[in-house]
Amino acid sequence: MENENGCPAQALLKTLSGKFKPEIFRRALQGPVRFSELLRDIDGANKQSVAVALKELEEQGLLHKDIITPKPLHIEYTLTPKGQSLVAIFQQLELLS
Amino acid sequence: MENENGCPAQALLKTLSGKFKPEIFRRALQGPVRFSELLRDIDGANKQSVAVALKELEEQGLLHKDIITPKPLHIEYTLTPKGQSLVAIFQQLELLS
DNA sequence: ACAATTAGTCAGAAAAACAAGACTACTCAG
DNA sequence: CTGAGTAGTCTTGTTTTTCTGACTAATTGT
Repeated sequence: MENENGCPAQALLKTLSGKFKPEIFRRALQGPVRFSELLRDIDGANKQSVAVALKELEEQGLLHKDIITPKPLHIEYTLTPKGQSLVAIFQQLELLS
Repeated sequence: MENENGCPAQALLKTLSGKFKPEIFRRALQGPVRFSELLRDIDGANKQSVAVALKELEEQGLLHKDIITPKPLHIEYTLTPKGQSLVAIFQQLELLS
């Protein structure tokens, strides 16, 4: 349970590890994402995994949870500044692959 | 078993997923790495995982396996050009974390 | 010749990640 | 007040990943 590894990138890599986090992150680039929408739109997604992925992305400071009060009350997850700073790096990764 | 997801970075993310690949990759930046050395030096490492990680990094074209013949015959894994092209990206990741 | 080192493979067990379905709780439209 | 939608949690089971220990096989040191 101790996490003492000397690789700083590993933490970041870990934040986007897992089956759905990269996909959720990518969708968040294009605007706020919502739980039920992700569940419907991502092929093979299930409640548990999406819920955990969202919670972790939030804990890692990449997404921010907004409770939208007016009209039809719902919850939106939007990219934080930290999340946005990752975008440029991912664009480079995409060029490389 | 079909892999048809619209996230190009996900493939790269996957190549460095797993418990030891990022750490092995990072060590390879500083010079050739060897199986038994990784096993000794990486905390918590086990034969199987290190062997699989090396094999996959090699298959993905990030590391190259060299059989060093003279003196004490052994095997070295060195970064390929493709592997080196990832370095710049990782340096940015490290700044971010 | 014998033991150690290097570089693995293989089978099985243990741990972690993922998935399915039932259930909760609140809101909103009719 | 009823039904549908959103946003989950909880429990259980399956699948994937990781770990352990035994084994192989070639080379090198004494």
